[in-house]
Amino acid sequence: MEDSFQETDLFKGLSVDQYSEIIKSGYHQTFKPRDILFHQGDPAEKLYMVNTGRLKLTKLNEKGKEVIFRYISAGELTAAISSLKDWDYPMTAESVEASEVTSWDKVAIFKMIEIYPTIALNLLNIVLVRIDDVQHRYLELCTERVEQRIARSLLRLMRSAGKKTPEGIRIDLPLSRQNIADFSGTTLFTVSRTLSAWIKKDWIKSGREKITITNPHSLVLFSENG
Amino acid sequence: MEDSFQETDLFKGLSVDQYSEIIKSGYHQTFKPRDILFHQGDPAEKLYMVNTGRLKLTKLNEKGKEVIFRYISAGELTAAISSLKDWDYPMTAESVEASEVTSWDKVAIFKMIEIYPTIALNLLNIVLVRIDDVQHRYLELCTERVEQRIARSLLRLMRSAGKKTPEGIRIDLPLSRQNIADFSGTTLFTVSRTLSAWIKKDWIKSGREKITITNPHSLVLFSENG
DNA sequence: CGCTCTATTGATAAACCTCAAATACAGTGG
DNA sequence: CCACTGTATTTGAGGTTTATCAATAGAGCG
Repeated sequence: MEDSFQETDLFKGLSVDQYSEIIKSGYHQTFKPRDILFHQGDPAEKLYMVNTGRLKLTKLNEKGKEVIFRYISAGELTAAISSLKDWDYPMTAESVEASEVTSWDKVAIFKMIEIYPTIALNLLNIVLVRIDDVQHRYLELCTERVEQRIARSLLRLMRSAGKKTPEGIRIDLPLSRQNIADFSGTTLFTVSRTLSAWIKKDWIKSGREKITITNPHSLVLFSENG
Repeated sequence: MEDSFQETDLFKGLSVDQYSEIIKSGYHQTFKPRDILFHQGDPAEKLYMVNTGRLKLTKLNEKGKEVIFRYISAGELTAAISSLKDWDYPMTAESVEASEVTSWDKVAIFKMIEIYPTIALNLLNIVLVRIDDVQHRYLELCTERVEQRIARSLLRLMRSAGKKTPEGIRIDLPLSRQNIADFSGTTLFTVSRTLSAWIKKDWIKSGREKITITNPHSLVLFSENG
């Protein structure tokens, strides 16, 4: 489990021993693809950290339309916000592949912070980075056209879940056209058309729920200039 | 200055004396309408709190299109994020009316927190509420049509800057069609057309840069159901 | 092989933006 | 008080973008 240590921000500044101790104190669970960790609207109980695998964080509007906020992987947190404040979960967290997760309840977190105050600062940092990210996305959604946003989405996913392959960088999670649409604020039809065009241009390759970016450079250029 | 005490979250839990002490230790400035407190991209130096007046917080994209994130008024903070982290300001803050502002630099804030640790928690709370707000807005932008978003914008502004008048609730800041557009993710023309329709329906009244909501109930219904 | 879920593609329509032109308004200085 | 100037606003026409709907094809699984 120590191999995810480097990727973890929450416990930055702690020794490996202290880290192991904390991890051991958490509650461990495994999830299969499509398992739900928690539902938007449920009373928040715990803060989760991903050890292996990936989670999809989504929000539904009143009419049931889904928006994907983030995909998170090893070392990343979710429900940090709500678990500390006794709020309801503002989102749904769903496992998209076999995942191992460690969680702590509010009491445990406050105890941790008391012993290692640096954790509170790390937590603040994490939240600050996240707010900056959402604000960026909000700006993009306001000012950019669909195709540009799709490009940005693919690049974002590439950075957070990209695996090098001989053909290019593969996005290493099951990703349907619908998922990309929900992540970009558009429809699956528009995504399908757009990706078809990019396949013709040899920017990407794609099979069912799989995307490989074969020409990241072109995609970056396009994402920045339309 | 004590009259803004009730509205302030950052210093919640402190006595009036402690609060006065802290306010006194800050750096005080006044701004005229259209004055810029700080620019997006400048290195962040201070955390600002509004005493009187209002600020407009905006972000520009690369092509110069402006998006308004929030209008803030007495007791509210800005640059909390960046000032603590030595980041650049991620937004521009502009005074929209005569405003009095208190600010503290990073050193002062950390000193404050050391003396009154509750401030750190309050700060975390403020950031958490804000992230929740941005995420809500993001969801709305993804899933709702323009007119609905305009309705939500007016209601949001009504809640944060509404003044009761015999005619209805007036939004108490200079607010052009362009401003509403930048706040709703649309264009001034669409805003103008939409407001014209609502004026005909007697939901609102409007003069140059002034809006009064005469029928909040209809507007709320519309904002929720389209 | 049949079933289910995903993806493609075309036709159509709706939503919204862009541009142009005219009008209304507030403030300023004579 | 009035004309002048610079914005803000309105409205229409026309075009672009994107969503919607329908039909078909493809992929994976038991």
